Amino acid sequence: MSLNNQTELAIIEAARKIFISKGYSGTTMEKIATEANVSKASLHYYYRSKDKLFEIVLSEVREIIQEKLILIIKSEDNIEVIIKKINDVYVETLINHPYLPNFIINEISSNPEKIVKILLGDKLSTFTILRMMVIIRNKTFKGNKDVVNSYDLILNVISLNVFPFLIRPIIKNIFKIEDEQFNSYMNNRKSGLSTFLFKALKQ
Amino acid sequence: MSLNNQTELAIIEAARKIFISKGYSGTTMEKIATEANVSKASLHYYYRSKDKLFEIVLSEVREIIQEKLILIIKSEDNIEVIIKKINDVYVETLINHPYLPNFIINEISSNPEKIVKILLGDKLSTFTILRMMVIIRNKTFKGNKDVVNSYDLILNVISLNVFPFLIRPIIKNIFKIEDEQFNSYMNNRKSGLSTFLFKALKQ
DNA sequence: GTCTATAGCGGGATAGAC
DNA sequence: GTCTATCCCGCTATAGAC
Repeated sequence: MSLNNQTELAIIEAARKIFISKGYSGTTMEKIATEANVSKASLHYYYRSKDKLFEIVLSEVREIIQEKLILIIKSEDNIEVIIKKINDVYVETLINHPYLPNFIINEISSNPEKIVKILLGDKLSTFTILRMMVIIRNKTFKGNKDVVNSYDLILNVISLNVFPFLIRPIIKNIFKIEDEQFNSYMNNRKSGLSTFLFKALKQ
Repeated sequence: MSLNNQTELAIIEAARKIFISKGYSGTTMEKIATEANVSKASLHYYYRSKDKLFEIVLSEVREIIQEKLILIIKSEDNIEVIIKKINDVYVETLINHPYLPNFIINEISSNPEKIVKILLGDKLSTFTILRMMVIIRNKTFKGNKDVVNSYDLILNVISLNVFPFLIRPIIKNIFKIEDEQFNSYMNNRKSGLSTFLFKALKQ
């Protein structure tokens, strides 16, 4: 068995697509096989079990998010620019991967220990890095040290960016809009969100 | 068949408990039957199908949330007091019903049309009421009309309150804390959150 | 009304031919 | 390597005794 052959790749691509849109229990080996144009037996041949396949997909997801955030954090920008960039990256990533947040939240609640371990990784986690960075940045941002602590700040930024995508069907229903308009709304919201956050940070 | 007899109630209570903690697909009729101390056949006798049972539980959930929010909105308080009360109600409700947010988000993503219809109801929805109220309140709140519009304000308040509960396993892992400490953290966060929101609202 | 037994099906996994 | 056929379990739902 050679690594990265056509069949292997087709299976992973199909698995990614279906796991992320349907969740673990909504996904069947049959559906993945059909999507990849192979038989169910091939799935087991290459990846042994549904669980194993799922773990690979979930790890990929972690990498997508981790890479983008680390890029921002490594920059030498001040806290305001960093927040603005985080808003941009979240909205962009979530518009391109609309099912990601629901996928992660669903899996977190159905199997917390396993999912948290895969998402946060064994080494230095995305969240730990983010946290450390904001502590450092905070020191150079005048007067806000006692107003919002850095843990809360990160939690607030992520909450404000991710939650609307989680309840997208509700938002679409209330405003009677479609996906395209929802995406525009989220894009337009970015600048207001940055302003909102900056003001909250000021003494 | 008389309404509200013992068996009927036991089944609904068991169904509520298991559906909310395990989600639709994580729940089996067997588990509900065991929890209620009756046979599977009785479940079907009273409620015909798993789907029917689920719809009843979901409608109950909507009522819990709706009641609390309407109470707040009906009051004559100004926008700052209303926001403070909403923060209080959300944190209190979510501490008492820890699985509620995950349950709703899970079901939204697995069957959006159906869930949104049940959650928002056929008549005047919770969200519509909230929205209208904030529009009115905004008019009496000096100078913030162009800063944050009322839709965004509501979305922000709900995001900031609900999202941390959704990622509780991650937060617990990062801070190495247990449920009790998580609840304290969310309780302590309330006042900071109100301050955060007020400042963002000021011109 | 409540139970036991079972029908019927969908899904993960494997055996074995090619 | 890839397929078809099949095993076997778990689940919803129903039949029928009491």
